[in-house]
Amino acid sequence: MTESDLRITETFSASCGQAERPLRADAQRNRERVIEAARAAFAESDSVPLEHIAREAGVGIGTLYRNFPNRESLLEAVYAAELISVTTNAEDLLARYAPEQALRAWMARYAEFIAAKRGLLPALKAGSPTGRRTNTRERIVAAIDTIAAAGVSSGVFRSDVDSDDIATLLQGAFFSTTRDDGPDRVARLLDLIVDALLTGEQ
Amino acid sequence: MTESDLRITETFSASCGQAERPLRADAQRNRERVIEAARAAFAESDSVPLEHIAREAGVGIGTLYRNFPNRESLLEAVYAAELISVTTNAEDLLARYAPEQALRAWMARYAEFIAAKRGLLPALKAGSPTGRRTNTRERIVAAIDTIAAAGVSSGVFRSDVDSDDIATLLQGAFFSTTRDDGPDRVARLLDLIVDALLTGEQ
DNA sequence: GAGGCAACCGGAGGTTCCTCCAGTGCACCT
DNA sequence: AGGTGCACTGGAGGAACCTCCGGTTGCCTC
Repeated sequence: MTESDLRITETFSASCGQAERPLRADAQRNRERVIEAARAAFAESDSVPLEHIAREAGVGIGTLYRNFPNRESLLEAVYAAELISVTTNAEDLLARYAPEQALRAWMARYAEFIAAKRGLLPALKAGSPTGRRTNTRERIVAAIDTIAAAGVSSGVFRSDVDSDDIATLLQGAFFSTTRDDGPDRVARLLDLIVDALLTGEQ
Repeated sequence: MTESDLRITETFSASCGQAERPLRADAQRNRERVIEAARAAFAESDSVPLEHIAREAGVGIGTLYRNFPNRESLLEAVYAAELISVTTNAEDLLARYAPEQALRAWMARYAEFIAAKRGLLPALKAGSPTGRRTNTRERIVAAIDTIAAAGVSSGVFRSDVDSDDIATLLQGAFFSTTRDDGPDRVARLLDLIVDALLTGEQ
């Protein structure tokens, strides 16, 4: 997790923006420095002053804020690679499990990730404006949608539920839960959400 | 809503704390001034600087913070009366409706209130330390529990769901929803939550 | 009343956030 | 190579948060 992660990030943000002109060389360099400094700093605590990160990166605070308009978008950039890997394994799970179990597994994995990185939560909220398009929200909804669709066509999931609503409910469960709430608490909430989707037939 | 509301607040916070010694006369006066100034200020916007409220109340910022350790607890104090009335009508609803409909109605009412006062949300989070015990959280859980219990014994609700979890899921739905998300969005989420509680039988 | 002791007051000051804009230097053209 | 425009820089500074503690004052006792 250093070289390769950055490359993934690069590729991704390059591939999804709509022809955004590339950053100037120095700007790109600064941006990466900030991300790297942030990665190191966030490893200690999620609440490091942004000024500290800027200083550590050898960059003015203004530069940091131009690249990452708020703390969340910086966090999102730092964990982009992990976020992508979490949101990408929906097909894998579907290949191995039945839809219901796949959804549970996916949610559990996501929950585990969020539990470790609670600071990311606000960035994943619907409609939160992040810096350069890293539309994590959309990817999450897409992942859920993949699994949900499979469940619908196999008859275990209701067909009248929007994946976006599931994502929202899911994140809500994280939001209204504290670090010291214990994973079993979250697990119960996730189970409730899945229960809401089941048709009851079969 | 002025005189009588305040009296309710008073009575309540006096009746639920465990023999907390009464405030000194001047302190009590200051506390009320702050609440009154806050009520006026919050009517304009939820994000008024607390310093402004303190000044308006003719009180030092230190005094404000001693009484209300954070913005949320001040908000909670200001809306205590409304909060109580929302959390109190569970029995009324049960008297008029079947448990399922009562729960839906209760949730809808609560949602409506929260929609108007989104700033209150953090104060209602489980385990958020408020100033002088105004245990709104517990009251909400109790209200849900009342309705849920009725539903369980009439067989429409599952018996293996904790009311506290329902409350958490409910607030999560508010948390991960934005002001401009439209009430239908929230309504769908609430329906999902209720769906999760139904036994499916009859 | 007077005296004493908490309880309570207030605001100065340290932190962090975030904006704004005069200046700098990269990239592109001739 | 030299010139020009504009993308990008950086930090000063205003706003808000919250803490901390020397000073004040209500309340109880004698």
